[in-house]
Amino acid sequence: MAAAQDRLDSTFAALADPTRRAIVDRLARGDATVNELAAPFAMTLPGISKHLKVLERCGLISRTRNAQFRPCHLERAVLDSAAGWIEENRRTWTERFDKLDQHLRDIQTVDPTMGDDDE
Amino acid sequence: MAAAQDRLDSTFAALADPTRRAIVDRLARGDATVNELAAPFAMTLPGISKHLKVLERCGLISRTRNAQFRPCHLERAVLDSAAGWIEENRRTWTERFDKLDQHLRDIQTVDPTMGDDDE
DNA sequence: CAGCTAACTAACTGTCTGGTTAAGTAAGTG
DNA sequence: CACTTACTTAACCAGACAGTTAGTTAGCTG
Repeated sequence: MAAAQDRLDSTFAALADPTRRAIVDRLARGDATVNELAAPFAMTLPGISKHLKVLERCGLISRTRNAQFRPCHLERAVLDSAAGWIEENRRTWTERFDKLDQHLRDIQTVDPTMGDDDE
Repeated sequence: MAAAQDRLDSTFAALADPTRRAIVDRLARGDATVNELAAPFAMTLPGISKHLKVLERCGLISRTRNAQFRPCHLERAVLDSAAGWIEENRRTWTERFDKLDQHLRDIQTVDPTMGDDDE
């Protein structure tokens, strides 16, 4: 449980940086080396290296070794789990709306302690 | 362009915190006041208030005023845009696989500058 | 071998973050 | 009116983070 939480923590945190999202975006189009990934950015290589480490730590990418190159590979599963969390949330939200919309409208102006859910 | 980027930045950053995800989760089940949201957590109220401000700044929640209560409301649209980014990425990834899988296998042992990942 | 390239680690810096306590605002209630 | 409730703002602190430069490791090449 806590592990899954941590994984989500680090995944969303990883995706919170535009440089890292761009890297993920790039890798979705195919594996790439560190230098190739660094090229589009006005940033030193160690900076990119750090970003890659962040992406690697949450499992979003994996790195193999090919001579002195370290090709980076996007791992879709972790991306899926992030999307999955949002999706699940959305499902709850939709269900709630299906079931409670009318009720909420009804009590909205009546109950001063709040609106609806107290359980 | 940059604005959309910033929005994604702050949205993913907001979702990177387990407390904030729990709050979003809770709000998916219905609006709630600050005290109600704070109840499950071993945290002082100002702490929760800060989290709510983070969620509000990226547009994930909105707050109205009902007497001295500030009911929080989840805004689905921003959540959708985060899911949308991932979804788009996934689409690229899938397309790439459809189109390039064969090709990549082909050049894999030929081009030393990149070389995919050897297996 | 020397020397180049790819990439990493180490150490440092300024900034952002998550949490706290203490004090302040706004609205309902005796 | 004073008092309580609901919540916010301010000030502060420890730790994480994005980025840098400088130096290091690993592997290819002449």
